[in-house]
This record gives sequence, structure tokens and C-alpha cells, in this order.
Amino acid sequence: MGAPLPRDPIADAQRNWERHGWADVAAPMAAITALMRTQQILLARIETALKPFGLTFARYELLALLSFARSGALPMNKASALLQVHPTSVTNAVDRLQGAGLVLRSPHPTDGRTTLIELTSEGRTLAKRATAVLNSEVFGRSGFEGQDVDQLIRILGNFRRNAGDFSG
Amino acid sequence: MGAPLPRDPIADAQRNWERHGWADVAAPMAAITALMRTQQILLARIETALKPFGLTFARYELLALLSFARSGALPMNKASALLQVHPTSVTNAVDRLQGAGLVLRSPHPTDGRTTLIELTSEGRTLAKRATAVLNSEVFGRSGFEGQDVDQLIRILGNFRRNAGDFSG
DNA sequence: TCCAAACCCTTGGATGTCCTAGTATATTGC
DNA sequence: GCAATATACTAGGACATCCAAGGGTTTGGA
Repeated sequence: MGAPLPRDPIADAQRNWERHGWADVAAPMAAITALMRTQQILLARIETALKPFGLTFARYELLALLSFARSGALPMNKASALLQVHPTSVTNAVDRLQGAGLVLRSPHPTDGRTTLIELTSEGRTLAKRATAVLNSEVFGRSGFEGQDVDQLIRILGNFRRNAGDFSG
Repeated sequence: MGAPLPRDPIADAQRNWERHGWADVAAPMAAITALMRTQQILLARIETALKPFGLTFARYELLALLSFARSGALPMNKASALLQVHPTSVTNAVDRLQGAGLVLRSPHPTDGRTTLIELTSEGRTLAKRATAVLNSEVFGRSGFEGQDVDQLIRILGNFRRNAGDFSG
């Protein structure tokens, strides 16, 4: 977006919070704001890596999820639950993936309400190639140190459990 | 979106990565995926808290930024740089805030290219009230433990510096 | 001086997310 | 068995983000 700022704007915000008498919540405010910004940076990296494949992160996630399902197929509602996004977002992603020939919709054998998303062979191939690039260009160069990765997994895992994402 | 899942889908993904021979990047993948999901949860909480004020997080951030500027005014490009979002996103936010009477555009006194965003008194009042609610309902109940907040600030701060957000 | 390059903001288009509402199919209870 | 309730997916709309392109303003070098 531009050259680096001379100072960390989030640290400045934290100081502003403290100066205004909100010292008790200044640190969580800073942590949450930093998390939002970090997500933005990482998402941009991921989208850049996926662009050559004509994929976005949302579509890639669905493709990857399907590729790990033994049968290569999942009901839409199951995909929505596992990806933890709104059902309409899955509909949107499937529309586009289907248009690109990477997945197809098929009726559920026993439940007429349910639609199965099936990976095509093109979809499976593309998922594999995209994963290789993501692994090498994004996850392999995350910029997080080894111990920090473990800390993040622990802290964010606790948070997500408390937020009701999973009960395990 | 629904009931908690019986198992953590991100931990499952991490196991899938390891099982497919990508053990070297499985942990960063899990950390990054968890970060994306956490951002989603936090954003939803923030948007819920701001809804009664007719604000979104993007608009709130701009309002808050202005309220900390001594003069209560900032050039659009400065706001874009400090919030670290694309200039068009600022245009969009200003359009809506202006429509709500919370800010107004005024010409820069010496540079004809630049537009200043000015907080109105309604804007200043609303920013104050919205901040109070965010502090008590979101930041004050973040769900992160004290030490973890410090860890997050440190880890994400290092990441953002390495990513070129700031040089400090 | 003067014109090209740099900078600032806005418009238009593509994507993704969510919410609300509507249609179709299953399940449950009387 | 049939009506009421629950579940699954989709259509339409509101927002936010980014990119590409365009028009106006400044700056700086020839």
C-alpha cells in the first residue's frame, strides 16, 4: 500500500487509549487490532499466491476441504459447518467453482433437500497444485518464528473453543 | 453459526497436512488458518456492538482516528495510510459517514488535490459513545488471558514490522 | 516558462461476507 | 395420514475490500 510508517499506528492507538483513561482495555484493544491487520496482510499474500490458479482463498478452502474428504464429495451444509462460514457463502463459492469446472453439484441419494458438492478431476488436480504453492510461498515463509507458531495455535485455539467453535 | 463442532476443524486440517507429507508447514498453516477464523469471530462481535450506532467497524475506525487527531481533521490519504486500507475504502467510508452527518469533507487550505475529513460534533459524540460500548463489550471481554494478550501484541507486532507495516 | 511525471481522490467493476426471505423436502406429533 | 415444525439451499440486498482507470492539481527538470 505504501512505504512503512515511521511508527506503529497500533502502538499509538494503545497509548491513546491509556491516555484517555481506558488503560484497562488498551492492551486487548491493541491485540485485537493487530490481529485484524495481520489477517489482512496474510490474506493478501494468500490471494496473490492463488491468483495464477484463478482461485480465491474462499474457493481454495472449499476445494481443499473436498480433497480431504474420502469420497471427494460433501453436502453443502457440512462444508458450511466445517469452513464456519454462512451457507450463502458456500453457495457463492460453489457457483464459481462449478462455472470453472472444478466441482459439480449432485443430488443427495436419500435426502432431497441436500446437495452434494463433488470434486472433478480438474478440481482435484488444481487443489493439489495450489496447495503446493501455498505451502512453499505462504506457509513456508510465514514470518512467524517456530515458538511463536505454537503460541498462536495455543492462544487462538483456546479463544476459538471459548467462542463456541468446537467442544473438543 | 451453529452448535459447536465435536472436533476442531483446524486441528484436523493440521493432521491432514502432516499425513500428506507437509509436516514442515502444517503448524504455520494451522496458525494462519486459526488467525483468519479468530478475526472473523472478533469482527462479528465488533459489528454487533456497533450496530445500534449505525456504524460498521470500518466507519468506526475512521471516526476514532479522527477523534484522536488534535484538530479533528485529517487528509484522506493520511487516513488511508494510518488505517492501512486502500484509498477507495476511505472514500467509501467517508461517503457514508458524511451521509450520516458524522464527518464532512473540506478542501485542504494549500493543496488543491487534498481533501480533509472533519469530524462534526455529532461524529465526535457518537465516536465517544461507540468507544465506550466497544471497550466494555468487546475489548473488556476479549476472551484472551492477560499474558496471552501480551504475547499476541509481541508476536503480531514483530510480524507486522517484518511485513513492512512500520519501521519503528 | 512549461510540460511531463507524480500525487490525490473518485468512479466502476469484481469478490466475499452476512442477513432476510422464499421454496422445497423431511421429520414429528396428533 | 396430515398438518406443523425443522432443515437445506438459493435469490436479492447491504457492506467492505481491492484493482484499474480517469480527471484535476502540484511539482520539478529541461
